[in-house]
Amino acid sequence: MGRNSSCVKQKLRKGLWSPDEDEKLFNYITRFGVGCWSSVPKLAGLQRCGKSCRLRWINYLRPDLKRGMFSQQEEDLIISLHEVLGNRWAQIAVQLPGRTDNEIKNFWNSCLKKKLLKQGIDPTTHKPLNEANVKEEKTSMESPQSMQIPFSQVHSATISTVLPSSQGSPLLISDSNYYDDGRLAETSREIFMSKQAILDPLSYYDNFQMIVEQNSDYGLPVTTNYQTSIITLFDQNQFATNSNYCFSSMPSLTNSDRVSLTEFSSDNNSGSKISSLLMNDNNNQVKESSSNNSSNMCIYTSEEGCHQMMENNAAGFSWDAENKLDPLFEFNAIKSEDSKTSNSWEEVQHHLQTHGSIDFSSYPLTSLSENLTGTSFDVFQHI
DNA sequence: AAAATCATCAACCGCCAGATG
DNA sequence: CCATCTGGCGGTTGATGATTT
Repeated sequence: MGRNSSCVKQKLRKGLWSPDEDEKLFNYITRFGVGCWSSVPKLAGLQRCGKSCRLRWINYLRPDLKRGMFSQQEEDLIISLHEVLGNRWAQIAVQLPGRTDNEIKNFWNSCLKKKLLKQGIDPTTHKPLNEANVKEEKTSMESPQSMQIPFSQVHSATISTVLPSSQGSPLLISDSNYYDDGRLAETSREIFMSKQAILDPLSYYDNFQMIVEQNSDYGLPVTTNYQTSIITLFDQNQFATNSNYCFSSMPSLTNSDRVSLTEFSSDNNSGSKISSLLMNDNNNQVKESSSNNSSNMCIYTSEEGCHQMMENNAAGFSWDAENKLDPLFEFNAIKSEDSKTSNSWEEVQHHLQTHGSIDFSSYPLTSLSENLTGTSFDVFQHI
């Protein structure tokens, strides 16, 4: 039949998104929310196909995206999840709030694969290369790769993986969840494979700790090094998705005279709360800090924190020489984890406890387009 | 300094499944 | 049932910047 992409059919724009397009899409979605993607381009005034808009929003513009380097904990989790799920990037991404399937996929293909190979581990089977080669030859034609779930290593290492269940409680897969031959117990597999599994990082974390404690009480093998990794990770994810974080969301403000700092929180995965702190100054530090790839989401919740953020060169949208919009939001906590000046999670949590959030819905949004290339690019401008 | 190579990642492509008429 | 539309997914490509030769 020869399928033409919708973009080709309608002579729509393709390729990289311009700041103007980003602005239009961002404005539209923040005002009207995500609905029917096919109608978004028309309504938002974009010469793109709906698919392209969807992808752009999901992979780039969504305000809850983490950006920056993957932490060691995230890396470990991706590897362990990939071992169980294979290339089901979307399902892996569910376990890493703030990360997109595309991002994880790229990270896997560009880094993790090579890392495993260097360690002599087959990235497909997660088995030592020699063993994997022999077995792969035997079984390669027997079943689709996506259905091949390597268990031997999981089994022998007694690694437990936290899995979301449809009831909202995490399911801990430990040795007890496997049959003797290493296959997953059917219930566990069903739940794990279910697309309905929805992660609530907060309850996830709480429940995870509970289960870990229970398993410890019962003398069950809990986890190896993944335990701390996962706990830490959920700690971070909880931070990233459930609390009140101040993030900056503006371009580098080339002639900046105003910086809008936004406090964002999500409330039980439903409504978002965003408050804005307007810093009406001539803060050239922001400009200087955002020379390249430096658009970060700031994690501080207080004005003091915001100042600190400035001092840490951690904030700001960035526009490069070609006036290209750098990633709108970047989760600074991850990117700057090696920074001595970055706050610890505990400190940040303390900030969160001492500074309330303001209901986002009470703040009208103004157009992003008022002055895109220069001053006062306030994503959420508090009028 | 220039060319070649490598690494990264945003975006596209094509397939699939579910919804709808 | 069938055709069409739509959203979601994984694989792949190509542009770009960084690094090496």
